[in-house]
Amino acid sequence: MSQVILKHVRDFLPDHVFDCGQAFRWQREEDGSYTGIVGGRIANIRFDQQEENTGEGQLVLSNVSESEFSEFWKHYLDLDRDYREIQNVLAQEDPVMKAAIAFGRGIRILRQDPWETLISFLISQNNHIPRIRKCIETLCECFGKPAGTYRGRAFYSFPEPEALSELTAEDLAVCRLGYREQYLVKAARKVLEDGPRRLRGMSDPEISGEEAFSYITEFCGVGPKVANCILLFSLGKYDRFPVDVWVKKVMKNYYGLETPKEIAAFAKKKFGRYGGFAQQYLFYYIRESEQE
DNA sequence: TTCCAGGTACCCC
DNA sequence: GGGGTACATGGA
Repeated sequence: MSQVILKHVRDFLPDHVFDCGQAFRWQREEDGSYTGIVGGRIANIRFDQQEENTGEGQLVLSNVSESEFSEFWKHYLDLDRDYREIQNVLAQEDPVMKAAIAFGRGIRILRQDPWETLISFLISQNNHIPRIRKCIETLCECFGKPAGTYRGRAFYSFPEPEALSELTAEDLAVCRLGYREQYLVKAARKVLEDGPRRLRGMSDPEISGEEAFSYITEFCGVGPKVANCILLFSLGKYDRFPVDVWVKKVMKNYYGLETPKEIAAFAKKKFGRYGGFAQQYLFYYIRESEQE
């Protein structure tokens, strides 16, 4: 079994990275590692903390070759980014962020595939996280391709636009998507009509967050919240600040902000280009602290 | 049973 | 442009 070991890794805790609501296909193993499939590649990821003070440790990627790591996983896991720097800037003169970061310091924003993120967050609306995961797994089992087995389990790739574009309501009924099922088929058709490169191209740094936002919200079923998640989690627009029920709650409880307008203005002013990271720390903070 | 979830489309004014 | 409401589903 191929394996890649990275020493002296900081700010990477699998529980924080894979269970902070940004990705839905990583499964926690009994040993605390996570197994997932991304772009048809199956990997298991573990972190062994070695230094108490700095939180430094080694990251172990199993079922991953050196070339797969350097060509794919390194980028996906955002390993080149200095999260300590981001934390320092955000925590400055903000006791709330300071607490949130202390709580979720191992968070990283994964660089996910735009198509998969679009579909996943279409499913996420007005839905519970465990159900979102279930819907997505069924979708992959039924319409993705077999990608092999790991630890005795079969894995399936995320279905391509072509596979979803021709499905009927009857085909999709097994996924229990409810009223969201039409959004998936429409999205698949739009991606094919526009050319798949159009969506992917939104990750170009030359394209502003506003421009990408206006394109992504053309998809039926994509409003401001879902659009900002797609921008943040798959298109590299790190200043976006998605506001959902949890973020609303944290902004009201800790900052006294009520309306979406107030929240957006505050996030822009206070968190700026690191808005997306701030949002992830706050989301994880409020959600974990309320899940008794 | 009723409430709720990483909200949005649609309608009304 | 703001303010309601329906929407499928299943877990708590």
